[in-house]
Amino acid sequence: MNDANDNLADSKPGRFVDEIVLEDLARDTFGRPLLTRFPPEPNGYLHIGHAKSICLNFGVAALHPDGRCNLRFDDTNPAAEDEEFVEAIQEDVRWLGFQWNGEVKFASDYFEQLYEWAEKLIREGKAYVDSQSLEQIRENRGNFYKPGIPSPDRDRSVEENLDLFRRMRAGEFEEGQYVLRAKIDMQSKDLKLRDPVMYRIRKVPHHRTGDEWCIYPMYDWAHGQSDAIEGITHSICTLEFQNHRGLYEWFLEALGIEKPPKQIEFARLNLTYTVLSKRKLQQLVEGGHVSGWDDPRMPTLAGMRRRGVPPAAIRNFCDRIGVSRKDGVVDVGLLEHEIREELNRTAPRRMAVLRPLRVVIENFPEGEALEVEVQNNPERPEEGTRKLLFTREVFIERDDFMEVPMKKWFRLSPGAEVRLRGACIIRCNEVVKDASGEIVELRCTWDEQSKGGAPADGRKIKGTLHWVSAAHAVDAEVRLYDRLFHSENPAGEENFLEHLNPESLEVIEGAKLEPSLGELAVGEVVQFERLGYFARDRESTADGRPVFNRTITLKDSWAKIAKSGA
RNA sequence: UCCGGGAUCGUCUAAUGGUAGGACGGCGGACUUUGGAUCCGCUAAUGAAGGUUCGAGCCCUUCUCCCGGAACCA
Repeated sequence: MNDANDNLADSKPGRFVDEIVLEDLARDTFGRPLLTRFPPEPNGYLHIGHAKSICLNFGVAALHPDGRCNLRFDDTNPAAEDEEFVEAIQEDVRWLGFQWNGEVKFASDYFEQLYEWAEKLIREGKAYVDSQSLEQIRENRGNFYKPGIPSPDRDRSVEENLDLFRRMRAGEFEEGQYVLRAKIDMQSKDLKLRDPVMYRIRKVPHHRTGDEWCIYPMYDWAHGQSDAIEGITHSICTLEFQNHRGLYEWFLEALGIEKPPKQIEFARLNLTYTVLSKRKLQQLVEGGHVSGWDDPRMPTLAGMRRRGVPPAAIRNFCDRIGVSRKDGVVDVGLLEHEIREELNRTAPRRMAVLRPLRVVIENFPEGEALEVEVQNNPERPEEGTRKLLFTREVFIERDDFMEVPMKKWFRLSPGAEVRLRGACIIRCNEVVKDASGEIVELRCTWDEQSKGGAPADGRKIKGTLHWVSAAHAVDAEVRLYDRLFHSENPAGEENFLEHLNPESLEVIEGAKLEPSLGELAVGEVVQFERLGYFARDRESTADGRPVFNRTITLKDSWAKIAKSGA
């Protein structure tokens, strides 16, 4: 290090948005405090892609003392939206660790103001009621290479427009009969400026305004104006809205809004082995490919929460990937890394055997128990220790025994010695099989001088296994989750559903847990030593067994050795 | 053929005219009562061609490739 700044500039990726904000604040572009907003449409559950936007919007605001971020529901399409999502979204934002400015906002709160502004534009000759059909409007809009053709209604009088628009609101017309359009420029190279639709008639009750309205504003008409009403300074959205910026600015200008909000676009998140489009996620749910929006395999915040992913891991991930205008695909391994990193710091260690193999310690007295003390988290000694009972019969992982060991195999095999974590050293003397040749039990002896796991003579014991006392074990169901897709880019496949990973869920019925896990609270995450991180699920099986979801495995360097050796 | 964006290690991202750096991954090693963690090392990039400059990833020109745009969705 030849420069202390090297450490400061360090590893945190930049956010170009921060620089824009800094500049605007320096020259007081807006004459009001920094205000961003997170504007979900309440028509689905939030996912990891939304988390990027949330972290950005709230994060930018948090960088400045007067900075705030609103939560505003963009609820302008009653046909798609539902109260169910309004609740869920708020819960997800809070869970992620953010607090919005004041009350929750709704675009529907501004319907009246929007309506008045629309009349104002009509009076100024900047909007008109069009009676063309949807098809005609589309046809007359032209295309990338062909200019549009003005609607026959384009020069309707202000009086007639006002009358028609008021009657639209009053419900005198059928859906599709009329729309209100902004009168801009049918020749514009920016197709969004070819007289965009502002209002359509929809005789559908709205989740908040009920039957009060039968005309609803389009996104472009509602969004920028909602920003203006709230005093938003920086309206941060994803790249696909770049094409809307001209229109966003046109409306604000036409209304004479002073110091209008500034729209800034960034690249939305894409993740390998993951789909993030609302429609595809919905297909997964409705097609029964997952158990619901909060299935632990879903990239939804609800799913990740249930899986055991800590919110801090998601926040750190969002910091890590940075924010730019370049669309790319983030390796899901980076998310997994952040999850492991966070959980390694915070998750208490426990022992659990997924696929039990009975081990009988022949020289250990029947009916007796040896009390051993193990650390709750070697990473954080301050979290103390707990007591475990070691007995004559214990379970170890079937995967930890190999009758004919491979090279570099440090675990148990006939004649070999291993340590049972925190307890003692055992040697395998005999393999007991059933009639079909399957191994049913191991007969072992223990080294009485190795209580706690340390050999009295200091000999090296390379393998350490986790174990559970057979007499004290709690039975559990454990759900092992893996990536939902085996295609790196499922969204890019002809039919993404054909690329579902058939092994994304494996249910283990007969897992054996150390006793303390029987009482773990729902949602708590622990490390099953040597296996991975597991969260207690809200579902329990009929017989009252606890259910655990695997959040993520530990890194498994043995898997690599075994693979290369094979 | 139009308009708007974007191109830096395999991936994400810094460097804002002055030594192309970090993270993830991969590879190798040390250590280890989790084959975990930790630590160390290595690997690997400026889309192309010209130009300006003492000096270009950065500025200019041309080209190439990628993404978005022709909803009464957001």
